[in-house]
Amino acid sequence: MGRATWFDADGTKRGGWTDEEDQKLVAYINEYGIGDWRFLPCKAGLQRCGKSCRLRWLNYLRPGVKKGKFTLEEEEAIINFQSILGNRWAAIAQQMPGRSDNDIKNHWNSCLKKRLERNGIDQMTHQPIINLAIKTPSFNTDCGNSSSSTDQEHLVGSENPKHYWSRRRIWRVEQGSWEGFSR
DNA sequence: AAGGGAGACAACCGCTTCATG
DNA sequence: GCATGAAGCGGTTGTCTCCCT
Repeated sequence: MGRATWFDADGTKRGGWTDEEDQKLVAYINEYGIGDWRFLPCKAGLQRCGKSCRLRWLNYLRPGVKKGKFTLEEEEAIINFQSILGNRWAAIAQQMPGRSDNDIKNHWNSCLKKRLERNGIDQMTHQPIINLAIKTPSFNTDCGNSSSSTDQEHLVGSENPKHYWSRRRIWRVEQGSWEGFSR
């Protein structure tokens, strides 16, 4: 699995990691700690960029990272947290020790999202999918008020990047972090 | 047995946040 | 208060494996 290996113009190695590279990274971090990701690759004897090392460590090599299939309980937890937190995978990962945000995000995008859709559940709202055609004035006006204009505005607003960022700030406040507002 | 689709996983890209000068 | 660069994060893509036809 993973990607083919290649080199950037500046000699930085890209693509899949080898066992040897993994061992170098783990050995270095075990001895010196993480410190500055910029200089870590050079000090550890790796031809990688710091960003790549960080990703590899957090998602794969970090102690306690659980690999393998998600249990039913974990899948239910992901769906549950996603309905509350949205696509804030890092926040969801904090609630699920042992799973990386990348792992959770991958599982959601490749499996859970499609499963919800197959079951007729909207993956954004986690509500049964309502045929948007019923919103047209000429069709079935007595089908309840669950698709009111207010709901529509909310949905559109949720997809608006500006609203999304404000939701992120709200989440930080919920986490007890006020830094985002003090600047 | 071959091939195509779906699932799973690893990693990159680009944007935002945050710390620092 | 502003500029800059590193870190963090989410979206997306690439590749492999498995399973079904």
